[in-house]
This record gives sequence, structure tokens and C-alpha cells, in this order.
Amino acid sequence: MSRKYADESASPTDLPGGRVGRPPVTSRPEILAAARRLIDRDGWDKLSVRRLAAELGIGTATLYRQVRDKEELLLLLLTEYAGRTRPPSLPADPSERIVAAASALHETLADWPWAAEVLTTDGFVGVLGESALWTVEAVVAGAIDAGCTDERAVEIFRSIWYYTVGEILVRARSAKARAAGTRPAAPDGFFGRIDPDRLPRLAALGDRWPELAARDTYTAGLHALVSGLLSAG
Amino acid sequence: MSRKYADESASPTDLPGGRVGRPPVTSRPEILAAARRLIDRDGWDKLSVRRLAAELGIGTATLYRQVRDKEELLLLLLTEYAGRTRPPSLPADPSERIVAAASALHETLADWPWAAEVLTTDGFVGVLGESALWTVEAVVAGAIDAGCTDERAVEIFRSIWYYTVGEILVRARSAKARAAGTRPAAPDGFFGRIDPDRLPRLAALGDRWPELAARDTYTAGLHALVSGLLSAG
DNA sequence: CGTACTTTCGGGACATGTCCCGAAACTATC
DNA sequence: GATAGTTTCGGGACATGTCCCGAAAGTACG
Repeated sequence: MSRKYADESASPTDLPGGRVGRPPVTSRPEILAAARRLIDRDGWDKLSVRRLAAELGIGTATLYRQVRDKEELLLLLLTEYAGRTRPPSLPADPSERIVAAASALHETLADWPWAAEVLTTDGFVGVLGESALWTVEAVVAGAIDAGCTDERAVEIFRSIWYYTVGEILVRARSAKARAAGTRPAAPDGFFGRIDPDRLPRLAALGDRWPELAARDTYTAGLHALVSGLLSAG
Repeated sequence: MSRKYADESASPTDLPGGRVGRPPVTSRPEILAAARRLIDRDGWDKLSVRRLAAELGIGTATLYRQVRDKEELLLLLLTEYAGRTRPPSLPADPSERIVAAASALHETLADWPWAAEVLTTDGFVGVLGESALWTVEAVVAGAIDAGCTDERAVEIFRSIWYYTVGEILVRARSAKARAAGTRPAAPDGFFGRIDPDRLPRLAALGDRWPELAARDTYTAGLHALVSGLLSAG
């Protein structure tokens, strides 16, 4: 019971007066700043809970008193450092507005390699923080302006969210795999070995798949998705 | 050099004669069968490299001689046990055919909770195995039949792939988070605290977000995506 | 000041993914 | 059969995410 994490939505150190007990020696902002320092110095891959605790000069378990788990740490970082985008001037046309907002979200997240590993729970809305919620607002508002119901508007946002998260995830993982010692994308001559009777189109593509799959697809697909969503609306 | 993993695309134990050196005591099929046994008995969460090695009665490091890493293990499992779907009779209409194929892929993957954690590299094509490639074939063929170029057809497949992977990932992670002790989706009263001047539509949704976000969105979004993709041609 | 209560502190423990490296085992060739 | 060459074997090591639990350090109230 007393061991359970406080269910406070705000960080303990943010609470106003009236606290009881020993005050924490390290605040959440300090933790995030230290994490940022570590990342800037040694890169993402070197960020670990232990290292971070060492950087802060506290015990590992102590850090876990301020941050529920690594996922939360990454989410907080994302909110703090990536979520600070300001709404650009969005187009008036609902469809274009949605596309612009989604693109902005995509661009922001794409800069943070681990974003897709983490930003995928229901909680993303709460976690993105107000600083990036304008994206959600813009999509929902665009859909409603285009004549959709509230239900449909949220559905539309979620479809766009799936698509965006999926693209980022696939691209990030692919890049990582490519960097970390050529895990072969497809076995050599893979398409050459495809049975042309059962899979004629793929066989016809032959070895062009890797080349074709290397292009950027996000934007075109996003336009298609939005226009399809709105016209089904 | 002699320590490096062989770059053979086929499993070592599949190779024909002519081997040199001590033969492995455990073959890849045995490994997969044991993993399957372990999963059926103790569930996904309990599957670990160490447990698997113990189940096989071999050392952990020995297992790593047959399987590059855990990701490869999961991919092999996915190919072996989830990739065995047979192509259903697909509709003749290109658009409907694409939707049907994508839905089948989605359904297959959705049954495997860790699928999205793993099936996201460029290599998915090689890894899915011929047993599930009919899905890719159906989408590409549908797009080409609808008048798309090869390039566009592959782009379309990738858009659908992003969308599908994203949906599975988000849903799987959400379910996991929900199961593992209510990490609050959005802080209590979150939308109540939204500034109605800056985010009017979200504020208007009020507390309905969780309810609205709980519905199934995949199918509707997929239809929209496909029709958008095809009409953008 | 002293006592009761509440909270944090942090050493250490556990399970995990991964891999080094010397020993063992097998094949091919003489 | 001996020897060289090549491969696997597996104990142990390392770093990691997570957490238990006794000790320490604060606050509130008398």
C-alpha cells in the first residue's frame, strides 16, 4: 500500500505545499535534463536507467521512485523535447488542414528514433502534452468541419495515427537493422525463387522490390488516406 | 572470422551434405517446436532465450548459434505457425480484393501478440515466407489490375502495410498496458483541463474520448485507404 | 524537544538478451 | 590411425530493466 506508486497525475515534486516525509533529492526536471545531457553526449543507445542514475549521482532504485519505468521516461522526454512544436498556420480547407497537421506530427516524431517504440498506447493523448495536442485538435476539427460526426472524427484521427505510427516504426526499425550489420532484407535471389505460377506478379517484379520499397511513401499514402476517409465520411 | 555467423540464407541444418565440423545437436525445427511447446504451456511472456535453452537441454549460448537473436526467433515462429494461412477465394474486383487480402493479413497477425513488435523490418517479405506471400501478391496484383504501375503498386502495398502494422501495434500495446495494472490512459479529468480557447474541439469532446477511442477502426480505415490510394492512381 | 508518521534512499537481488573463449567433437585427408 | 581444419558446446561474464526491504531523513503535532 505505502509501496504503491502514488496515483497522482502530476509529478510529486510539482505538488504544492503540504507534503509529508522526506523530500526527494532529485526532481523530475533534473532527471529529464540529465537524460538529455546523456543523450547529447553518448547517443540514444547509451541511455539506460543505470547510466542515468549514475549521471544523477543517485541509486538506480531511487530513480524508479520518480519515474515509473523506462517507457515513462521516454514519454516524458518526448513530451519535454519533441512536443514543443507550435501550430503552424494551417490551411483552411479541412482536408488540407488534416494532411498538414498529420505531416507535422509525423515530422516531429520522425526525429526521435525511439518515438515509435513508445508512443503507441492509448495514453499518447495524455502524454503528448498540450504542446503537441494541437495536432489532434487540427485533425478532429478538420473532420468535423468536413461534416463528420464526433465519432467519425475520432475514428479518422485514429486511422491517421495508425498509419503514422506504422510508417515511423517500420522506417526506424529498417534503418536500425540496416545500420546494425546487414540483416539481409530478403534472402539473395529471393524473388528469383518465387513460384511464378502461384505468385506471378511478385515474380514479375523480380529483383526490383528492394529498390521500389526504398522510396518515401508516407506523404502520398497520407493524402490517399485522408481523401478516402473524408469521402467515406 | 570463424566466429561470424554464416551468411547462409538457409538454416545450417538444412544444407545438403558436404558439411565439415561438429554437427549441431539441435536443429532449427526442434528449436521452434520447443518454443511452441513453451508458449503453449506457459504463455508468451514466459518465453525467453534462457528458458528455451533449458527446455532444449542445451546452453544459452548454444542456442545463439542456431538463432541470431530473439527477433529472429520470433520471426521464425511467426513464419512457422502464423504464416500458414491459405489464400481464400478473393473477390474479382481489384479494390475488394486488396481489402480482403489486407484484412486476412491483419487477422493473422492480430492473433500473435508480439507480431507487431517484430514484423516491421524491410525483411518482412523474406520472413513471412511463401506461406503468407499470397497476401502481398493479392495487393500488388489488385493495384496493377486497377491500372497502377509497378512502382505505384508497391507503394500501395507499403501504405497498407504501415497502416496494418500501426493498428496492430497500437492495439497490442494498449491491451498490454491495460492488463498490466492500469497505467492511466489519460490523467483523470484530462480533457476537462484542456484550454477551450486553444483546443476547442477537444474540449468539446470532453470525457468521451476514451469511449470513442475504444471502437474498432481498422476496417473502416482500410476501406478508405484503399479507395483513396486507387483513385489517386 | 520528542514521538509518530510518511516518504525517500540505495545496496543488492533477480531475470533477461547477448557474447567471449577455451574445450570438445566431428570430418577430411594423409 | 593420426593430424589438420572446422565447427559446435557451454560455463561464465556483462549490461540491462525492475524491484524488495531495511535504514535514513524529513514533517506534523504534542
